[in-house]
Amino acid sequence: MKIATWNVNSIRQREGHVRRWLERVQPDLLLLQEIKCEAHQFPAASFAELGYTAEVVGQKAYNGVAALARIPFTATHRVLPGLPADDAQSRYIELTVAGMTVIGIYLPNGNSGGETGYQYKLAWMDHLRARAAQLLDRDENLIITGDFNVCPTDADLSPGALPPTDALVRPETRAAFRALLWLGLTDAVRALHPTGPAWTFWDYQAAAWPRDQGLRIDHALLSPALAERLVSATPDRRERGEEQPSDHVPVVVELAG
DNA sequence: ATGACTGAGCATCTCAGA
Repeated sequence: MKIATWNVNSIRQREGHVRRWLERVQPDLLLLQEIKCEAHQFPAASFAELGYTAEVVGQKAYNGVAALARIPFTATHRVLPGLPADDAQSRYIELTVAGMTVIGIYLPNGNSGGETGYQYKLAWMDHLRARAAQLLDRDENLIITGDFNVCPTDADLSPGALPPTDALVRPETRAAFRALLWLGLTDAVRALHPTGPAWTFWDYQAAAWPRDQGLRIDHALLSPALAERLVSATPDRRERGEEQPSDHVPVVVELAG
């Protein structure tokens, strides 16, 4: 079972990239973030040609998440439980697939909108923790994956890449991420690569890619039974070197069985 | 060496991203 996450920074700009990547990597399930379009603009037919069914939670211009799967699945939630049902930001998708609950997220960045914007990020993280706790209490197999917009530790950003006041590294942000982990979730990439860089994002600016100045902000968190099945978890750096790439690369998690 | 990104949208600039 191969499950991946990828912030594509516009699916309309990256349709070809995603198609080529699906053919090369052959994941069973791919969660997408920042599709930056409404559902009717999502190139679902293009991915159907490759055997993937799409579920899209879109909006105009910003945000937007989706799932592509070549195995049967059901979308159960399109808004993070705890937020108003009419919340304007499309950042959450929850699926039932292969005996698992899979949550795909595009967690708010938190650097725009001043203190209000940052508080929205923290509230979002608190609702996510509550949802995860609820599912774990039911003993469900759970994976939460996506763009968390969190560098969990200082090992997860290149030195000087962000000021300590940045919403991706602020102490409250990291505390909220740890609260998620303390529910009993396993950070898949760090479980297998405990030290050293494992960047998933390189800024378009300041030659971040050629200098390999990145961040680790795209994650996959596994419930205990799924962590027992963990085989590999790796950012696919190769994608950042393609023409007109996203600023994020896919993270691929392989589970036994 | 005095450099400088990308995408969307009621667009030739602004907002957001991280």
